[in-house]
Amino acid sequence: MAGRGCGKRRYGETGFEAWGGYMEAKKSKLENQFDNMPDKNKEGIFKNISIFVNGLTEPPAAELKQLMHHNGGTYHHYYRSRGERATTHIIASNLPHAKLKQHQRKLVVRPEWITESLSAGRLLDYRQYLLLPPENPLLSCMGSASTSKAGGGAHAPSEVAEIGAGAEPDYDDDDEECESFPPDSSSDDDEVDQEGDPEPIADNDDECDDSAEATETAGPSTAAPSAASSAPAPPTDRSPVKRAGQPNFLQEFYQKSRLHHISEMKALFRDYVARLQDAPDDGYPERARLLAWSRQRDQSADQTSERDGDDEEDMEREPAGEDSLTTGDATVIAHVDMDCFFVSVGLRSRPELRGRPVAVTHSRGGAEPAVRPGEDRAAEADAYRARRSGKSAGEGGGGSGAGGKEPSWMAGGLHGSMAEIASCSYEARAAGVKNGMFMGAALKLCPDLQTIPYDFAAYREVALAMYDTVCGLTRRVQAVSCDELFADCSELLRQTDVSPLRLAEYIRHAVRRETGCPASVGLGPNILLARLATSRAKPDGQFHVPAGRAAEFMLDQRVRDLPGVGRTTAEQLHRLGADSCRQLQRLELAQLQRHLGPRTGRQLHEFCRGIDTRAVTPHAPRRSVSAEVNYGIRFGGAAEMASFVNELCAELQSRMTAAAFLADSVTVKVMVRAAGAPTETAKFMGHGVCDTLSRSGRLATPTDRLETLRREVAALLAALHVAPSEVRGLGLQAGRTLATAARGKPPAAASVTTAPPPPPQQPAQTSAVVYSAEEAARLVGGVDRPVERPSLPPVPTFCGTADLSCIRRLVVEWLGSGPHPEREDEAALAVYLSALVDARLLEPARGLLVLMGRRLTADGPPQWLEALQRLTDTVQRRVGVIHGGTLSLPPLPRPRANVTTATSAAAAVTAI
DNA sequence: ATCCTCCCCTAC
DNA sequence: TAAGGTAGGGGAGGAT
Ligand SMILES: Nc1ccn([C@H]2C[C@H](O)[C@@H](COP(=O)(O)OP(=O)(O)OP(=O)(O)O)O2)c(=O)n1
Ligand SMILES: [Mg+2]
Ligand SMILES: [Mg+2]
Repeated sequence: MAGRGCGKRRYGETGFEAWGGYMEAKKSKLENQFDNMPDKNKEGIFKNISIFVNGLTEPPAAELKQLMHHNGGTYHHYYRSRGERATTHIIASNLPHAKLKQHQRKLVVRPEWITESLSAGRLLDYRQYLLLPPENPLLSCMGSASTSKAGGGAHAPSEVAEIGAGAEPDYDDDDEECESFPPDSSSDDDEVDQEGDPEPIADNDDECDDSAEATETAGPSTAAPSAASSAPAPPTDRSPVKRAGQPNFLQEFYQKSRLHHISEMKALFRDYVARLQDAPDDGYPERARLLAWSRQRDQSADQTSERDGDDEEDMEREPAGEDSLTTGDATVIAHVDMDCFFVSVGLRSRPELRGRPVAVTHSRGGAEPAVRPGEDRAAEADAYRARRSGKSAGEGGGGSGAGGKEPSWMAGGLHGSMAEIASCSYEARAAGVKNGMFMGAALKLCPDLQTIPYDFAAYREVALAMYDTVCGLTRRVQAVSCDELFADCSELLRQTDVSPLRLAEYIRHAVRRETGCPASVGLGPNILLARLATSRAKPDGQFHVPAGRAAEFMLDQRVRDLPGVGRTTAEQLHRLGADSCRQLQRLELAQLQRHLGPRTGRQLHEFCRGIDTRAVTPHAPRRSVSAEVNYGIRFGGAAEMASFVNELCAELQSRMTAAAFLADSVTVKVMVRAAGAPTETAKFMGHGVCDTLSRSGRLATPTDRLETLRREVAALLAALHVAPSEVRGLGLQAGRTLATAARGKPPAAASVTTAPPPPPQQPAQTSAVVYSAEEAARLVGGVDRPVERPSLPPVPTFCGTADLSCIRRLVVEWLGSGPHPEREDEAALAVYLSALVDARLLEPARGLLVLMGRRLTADGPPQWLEALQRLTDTVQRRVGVIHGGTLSLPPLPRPRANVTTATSAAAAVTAI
């Protein structure tokens, strides 16, 4: 029952003004209020100008609206492509490429046009404020073939048929993502784990001590760019702080960036393991030690009593006593992961800190950092939260709210040091500290927290020792990170007659012996279970989940702990009522796929049952090489930015050469300060809350030539049209399309795997029926796609626009507009859908129904599902009458009564 | 159906 | 102060 859509005929072009409930209320509230308002300025400078605001702008949409109305202009909440009252200009600060294509480029203007016109007291030439270049000649000057497909593409650059402003000004969303703060603490938002009783043996013979504390600004560099044409770099360095563009910025940054180091090491160990595959046989030297050690354990066990320290702390042991049985021909995967890796390495030379809460971080304790002018931590936190909540808006049918938890690093607001903690000891974790957390937040939780500096060289040596140790037992190893790997031990166990658990203990023993650092080991019949077992094993332990116990083991796992399920996915699943795997198992495959996509849905369906068919993969060919910096980026002008990009190109090129990598595509990524975000970031020289934009182009020939890269990158960057002063991050990525070795269904392409997909427990359910409906749907679409339409009926419009992406947005917002749909809205939508059917636009109609189905949850208010059911029925009836047959749709969640079943397989087409 | 681009998410 | 990188899976939506 929102506002009556009574008398307004003002947008009468459409004939669908019945759209009265939610949308109408919005219109009248937001727009019409000004009709009766002090806008006597019918003769203001914006006379005959009407704007639509797309995305976040500065000043914000609400303010622009005021400015327009008080100066004779009109503000449209939706883009109107035609009619007497068509929108004359689109106002935007950033437009994602995907949406750009749909706009008439000549109409997209920066908000400064409005503000500066007002300042000038007259209407300035909007062409001086175009967001996009008048033409797109930039692309054609690229020496590559990129333009052909990428840029303007197949369609005329002049006027693309449609226009679609993708959004409505209210909840931002429309503009691109950002995400700004740290990726999230590693452990994430779960809670504290157990505390550690860790620290076992103390026998450590530090090899690579780290007295080195005062790491000074190392000399030249580590992987210095290959000289070549070093950019002239006109150092405009005015600012005393170091930032991008300063002489040694890039090298210094990378030298101190932990994330850079762990990424680099990951690549290093991938390569290491890959090379090992072809190395001559070394006889697995570690195996002899394993056998000797195991024998010794047997003896000492005999003397004591039990066979092995099995049930001590391990639930890994199956009560059914099939312990050693598992050795048969079963697959056993081991997952090895160092305990609080960076901390453990640091503690080797700081025994006095053992048993205390310790963190590795750049922060040196000390006084609270002074507040910098322009910095506003609270505002930045708000901007971040606003951004994030905008993203999930419209989901869940207005019902199940419950915004997710905030990342742990925000704990207690943004106070104190913004230095991140790379790793913290288990004593610190007991207080709630997590990896990735800001020091300021951590100190609030744990005032006694001790800090130690990084020692990247030592991490590398320890990691290498760990890899060597495991690879001395088997080469069937997959590198996960510098402190973590998977090893397929099936063959090893078969050949050595050692129990899985004994092997795990030995691995831990050997790693400790070689490194002085504790590792934990998880064992399972597949990668998934091995990984989950490790979290049960930590710290400093081992845990085995045999195939026979997998089902029960999974039940109480949290979905958030499944690999691939992060904060966002966990929130989506929460909305579907699944926090545990037990609950997740109750969701139907089709429902998961509807909400999360076909592949993600399928994987979750399998993972929550303990099913994982991935094989340990020692070597997979690299598909991309990239270099990016999102810290310390503050450009004084275009020249500075260009110069830095050249530097980054050289860095990228150097990495490509080192990896013998030839690229056939290049992507430029830019982080731009989000409208509304403080200019000065909470974290010193950080990127703050940003929008991220990217643009990619193809290269004519696979190459690693610096000049080619530079030219392409410069063109792509120009095409992004970012103001240099607003840029907060820059990244370059080189990509290569691998020889298509039967892609499509099986996710993996050609890579060296270790074993055939281990069929875990549970009969591998065959899923033939899943896609049938969808496939059929496409058939319908094809049948109906008559490109040749003699005299087609007018393209239906809805809410004043014919632009489908705009309409999709409106519909999504509508779904989140309240506990139940307004009848007027539903009726208007029904009219529109019917018009689509009449116009033979079945795909768009079906698309809208699918979209709605995807956003609604079964547990939400049933009214929405019922409305969707009615809309679906309406469309189906009409399709049947007019075209014959039925649209094929994925099954809806049924609130109660089961009516939808008919849609399954058979009902598909029946087309005429 | 399949490809492509531009993201989004995840993990360390 | 602070050093917020990097690679890969995958989805949405459009083009073909
Ligand atoms: N947000 C993060 C997460 C991890 N790391 C680095 C430091 C860690 O020591 C190392 C390994 O990451 P893990 O996830 O394995 O975490 P830890 O080894 O520190 O602890 P755990 O015992 O949980 O494995 O990667 C980091 O710099 N920043
Ligand atoms: Mg670890
Ligand atoms: Mg790890």
